[in-house]
Amino acid sequence: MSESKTTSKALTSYHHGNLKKALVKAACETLDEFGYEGFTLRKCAKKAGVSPAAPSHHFSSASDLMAVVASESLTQLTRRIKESYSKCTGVGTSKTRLIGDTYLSFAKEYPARYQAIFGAKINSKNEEFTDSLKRFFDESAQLLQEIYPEDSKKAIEAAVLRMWSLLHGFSTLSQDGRLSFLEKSSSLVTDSSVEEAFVNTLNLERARCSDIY
Amino acid sequence: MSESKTTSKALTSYHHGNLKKALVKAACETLDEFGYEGFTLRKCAKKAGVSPAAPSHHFSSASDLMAVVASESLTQLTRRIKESYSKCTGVGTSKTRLIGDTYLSFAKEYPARYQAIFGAKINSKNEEFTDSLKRFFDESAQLLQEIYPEDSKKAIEAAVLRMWSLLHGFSTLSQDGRLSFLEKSSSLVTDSSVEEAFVNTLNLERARCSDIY
DNA sequence: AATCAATCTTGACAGTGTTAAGATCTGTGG
DNA sequence: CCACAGATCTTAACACTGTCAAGATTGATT
Repeated sequence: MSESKTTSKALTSYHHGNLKKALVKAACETLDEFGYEGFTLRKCAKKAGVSPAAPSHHFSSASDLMAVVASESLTQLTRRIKESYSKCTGVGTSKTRLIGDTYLSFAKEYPARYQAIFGAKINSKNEEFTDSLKRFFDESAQLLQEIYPEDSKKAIEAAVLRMWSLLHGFSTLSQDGRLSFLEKSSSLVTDSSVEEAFVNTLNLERARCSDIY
Repeated sequence: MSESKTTSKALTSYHHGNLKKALVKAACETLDEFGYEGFTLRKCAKKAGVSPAAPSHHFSSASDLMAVVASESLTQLTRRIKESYSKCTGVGTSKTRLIGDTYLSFAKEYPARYQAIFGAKINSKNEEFTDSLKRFFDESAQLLQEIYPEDSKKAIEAAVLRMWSLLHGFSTLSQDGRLSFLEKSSSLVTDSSVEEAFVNTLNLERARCSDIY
C-alpha cells in the first residue's frame, strides 16, 4: 500500500484517493490564478482531474468548498499576525501598527483569498469558517489585551472591532478600485501612495483620528 | 404627440420609447427585490418588458447598467449626508457623528444598492460612476472642512479616507454576516446591539480610538 | 414616399451550479 | 476467498446566466 492514500492512486484508479483535500488545494490555486470573480467549481474540478459533479460528494455546494478555503486563509492570516507581533520589540502604538501592516500586507499579497474570506460567494454559516473567524477575533483581542493590559475586555473587543473595520474598509475600497481616483488628483499622494498616506495619517493625526466619528 | 416620449408607447409599440431610463428603474427594483447576489440582467429586462438582448443597445454590458444604478445610489447617499448635516445644530464631533449615522443608515436601509456601489459586479471604470464617487469624496471633504476649518486640505482628505474606511468596513462586515458571532458571545452586546456598541465606543473611547493603529 | 438608422426580437452559444442515474472501486461480513 | 454493500466518481441533463449575430420593426430624415 505504501503511499496509496495521498497521490499515486490518482494516476490509475477510478477513485481519486483523497479528493476532498485535493479539491481544497485546487480551489486555492484556482483562486490565485483566476481571481475571486473568476473562481468556479468546474475549474476546481478540472484542476483536480475529476468531473464537474465529483465535488458534490465532498462538499454540499460550491460555497461550502469556498468556505473551507476561506477558513484556511483566515487561519493563515491569524498566524501571520501573531508571528509578526511576537517578533516585534516596540511598545504600544508601534505594535498595533505592525498588526495593521501585516493585515494590509496579507490583503495585498493574496487579494483573491482575502476576498474569499469576506465575500458573499462563501457559505458564511459554515462551521469550519465561523470557527476560524472567532479565533481570528479572539486572538486579535488577546494581542491588544497584552498591549493594553489595563483595559477592560469590552474596551478591548471594541478596539478590535474598530481596528478590523478600519483595515477591512481600506483594504476593500483599495482592492475594488474605489480609491483609484485619489491617485490622480488628491493631495494625499503628493509624496507617497494612497496606502502610505492612509497608514501614515493614522499615526500623524492621532488626535484628529479620534474625531473622525 | 403629447406624452409619447415617456411611458404610453410601451403599451402598444414595438419600440419602448425610453428603455434606457426604464431599465435603470427596473434594475433598482430588481436589486431591492432579489438582493445584490440575485441581480441579473435578464430579470431587469423582463421587469422592463423587453427581451434579454434589448439592454445591449443601451448599455455595453450588465456591469455598465449596474454602474449607473450604483452611481445614482451613491449620489443619493451623498445628498442624504449633506441634508442631515445641514439640519444639524451641534458642533464638532456631534456633526461627524451625524454623518456617520447617516452613512450607516443608508447601508442598512438599502443593502443591495450599497453592495452595488462597492461590489465587483459593476464596471468601476464607468465614467458616470467615477464622477459620483469623486463627488461623494469631495463633498464629504467639504463638510469636514467646515467642521474643522483650521485643518489643511491634506489633513481633511486623510480624515475622510479614515472615516470612510471605518464606516465602510463596519457596514460590509456587518452586512456580510462576519460579525454575527459577536451577537452570541461577545461582551460588546451585553446591553445593546453590535452596531450600537461600535458607534458608541467610537465616542466613548476617543483617546484609545487614536491608538487602534 | 422611400430610405436609413435606431431599436427591439429571435435564436444561438459557451458558460455556470446542481441533480439523478448509472458505473466503478474498496472494504467488510460470511 | 468472495459476494455484496456502500463510498466514490462519471455521464447526461436541467435551468440558469451574459452576450452576440441576424433579422424584424419602427421613427425620422430627405
